Amino acid sequence: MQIKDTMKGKTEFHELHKGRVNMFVCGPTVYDIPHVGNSRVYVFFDMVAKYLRTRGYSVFYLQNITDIDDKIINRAAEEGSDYQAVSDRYYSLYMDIMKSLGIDSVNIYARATLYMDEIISQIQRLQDLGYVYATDDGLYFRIRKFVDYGKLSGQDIDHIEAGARVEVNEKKEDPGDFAVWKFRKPGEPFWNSPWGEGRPGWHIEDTAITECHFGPSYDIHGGGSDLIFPHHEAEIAQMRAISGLPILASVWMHVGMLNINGNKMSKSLKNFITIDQVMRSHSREEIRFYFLNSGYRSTMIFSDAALKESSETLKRIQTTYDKLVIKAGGRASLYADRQGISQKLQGIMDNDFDSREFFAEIMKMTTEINRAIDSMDAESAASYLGIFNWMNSFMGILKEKSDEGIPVKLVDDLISLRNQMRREKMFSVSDAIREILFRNGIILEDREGVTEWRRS
RNA sequence: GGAUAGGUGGCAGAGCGGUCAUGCGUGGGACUGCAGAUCCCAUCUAAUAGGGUUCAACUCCCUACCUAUCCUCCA
Repeated sequence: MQIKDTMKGKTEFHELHKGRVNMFVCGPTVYDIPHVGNSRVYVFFDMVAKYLRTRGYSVFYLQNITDIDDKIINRAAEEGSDYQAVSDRYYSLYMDIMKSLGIDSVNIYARATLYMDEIISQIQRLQDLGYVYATDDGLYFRIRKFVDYGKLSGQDIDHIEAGARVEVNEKKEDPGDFAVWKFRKPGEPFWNSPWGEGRPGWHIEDTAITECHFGPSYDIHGGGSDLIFPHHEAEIAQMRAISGLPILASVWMHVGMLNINGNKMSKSLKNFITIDQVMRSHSREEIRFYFLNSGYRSTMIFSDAALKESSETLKRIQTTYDKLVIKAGGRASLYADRQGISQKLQGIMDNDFDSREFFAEIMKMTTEINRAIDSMDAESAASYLGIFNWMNSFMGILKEKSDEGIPVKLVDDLISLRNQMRREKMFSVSDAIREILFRNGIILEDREGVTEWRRS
C-alpha cells in the first residue's frame, strides 16, 4: 500500500507491528454542533479504517474528545451552566451524528479529562528533560529546544510571524512556545498538579492519550489540514522530546478543508452549515458519497448544487445495485470475480485511498452491467453483487434493501395481471396497478417487452 | 512577509511525458401506450500567461499572475 504523508509525500506503507495498524485521528472539541466540514474528516477516516480492515490489518482506531478547553468554558459561562454540562451535551450529540453518518469504526473515543494522570506525567517528564518552563499563567514548551519543530509543516521558526493572529504573550521566552498547562483562573474548572491547580493545554491531551494506548509511536495520525501547524508540530515535539525516537507517527494524513463562497467553512467566520442541517435533506449514503467521491486532500467547494449532483451519480450506482440484487436473487458471490475487477479496484484504493479514481472505475463497471443486465445470468449478477458488497463494506454508500414488504409472488402476479391489461389496452387499470405497487415500495420498469421491478 | 497546496472542457473533478478519466448538465437518438430506468451519439482537437527541456508537455523545469489554507482557537 502507498499512502501520501504530509511531509514525505507518497511512500510505501509499513506497519510498525506486523498486521496491526494503530491509527489516531484528532477528534472534536465538544462545545458546539459539528458542521459539514468537520464531518468530512470523520467520514474519510472511517473509510480508511474499514478499508484497511478489509485488507487484513487489525486496525485500532483511536480518537480523542477534547472535553476541557477555553471554548467549552466560555460556552458554559454564556449559558450560565458548567463546563461538564456543555461537554456532555455536545459529546453525546457528536456521538449521535457519528452514528447517523454510519461511522462505527472507532475503537475508543478518549475523553481528555479521563487522562489527567497521563497528561501530568508527560508534563513532568518534559520538565525533567528541560523542555518546559513556568510563567505566572502556565507551563510552556520551549520550541527552540526541539530541533525538528516546524519540519512537518515546512515552517522555519525564524520566519514565523509572531502575533499574526494571536496576541503575543510577552512572558514567554519565544512567541511560538505553547502551553502544556494553564494555571487556574477564578471560576474556572481545575485539576491538581505538582505545579498548582489548573488544566492541560490543547496539544498535550493528544500525546497523553496516544501514549497511553499506543506507546510513544504509532502508524497513522490523521486530521484536518488546518491542524498541521501548530497542533501536530506540537504533538511531535512533545512526544519525541520524551521518547527520543525519530518519529511520533509513521504517516501523517491531512484532509482538505471545505470551502463555502470562497472561504473555509469555519465557526469563527460563522459561514458554517451544521451536519444535522444537511442530513435533513440528504441521506447518510449521499453525504458519504459526496465526501468520498473527491480527493481527500483537496479543498472541496461545498454547495447544494454539488451535493445534489453527486446524489444523482449515486442514484445510478444504487439503481444498478438494486437490479443486481433482483437478478442474483439476493445471492452475492465474493469469489466468482472472474474478470479480476475487485483486484483492480483494490489496486486503486491501495494507491493512497484514491476513492475518486475508484468511483470512476465503479461507474464504468455500472455502465457495463446496465448494458448487459437484461441477458445476464444469475451467477454473473451474484459476482458483480459481491463486488458491490465488498465496496460497500468500507464506503457505506449503498442502502441495502430489505426483502420485507410485498411478497415476491404477489408482485409477480400483479405484474402479469397488469401486462394482460396492457395487452388489452386497458391502461387506466394497468397504471393503477403500477401506482399501487409504487406506493408499496415497488418500482416497475417495462423494457424490451419484459417488466422488471425493484424495491424503492 | 514566510510556509503549504493548487490553477484542467458549460459545471464538478482525476490521472498521466505521447493514446486527452469519471460524473453532472445540455441537445439528439434507441426502447416505451405512457412513465421510469437504461443504452448510444453529440456537446470535446479542455488545460492561467510567458519562456525552457524533449522527437513529443495538460503532465517536467523557470518566471509572472491568481486562489485557498496555515503562521499558535479551528476538522
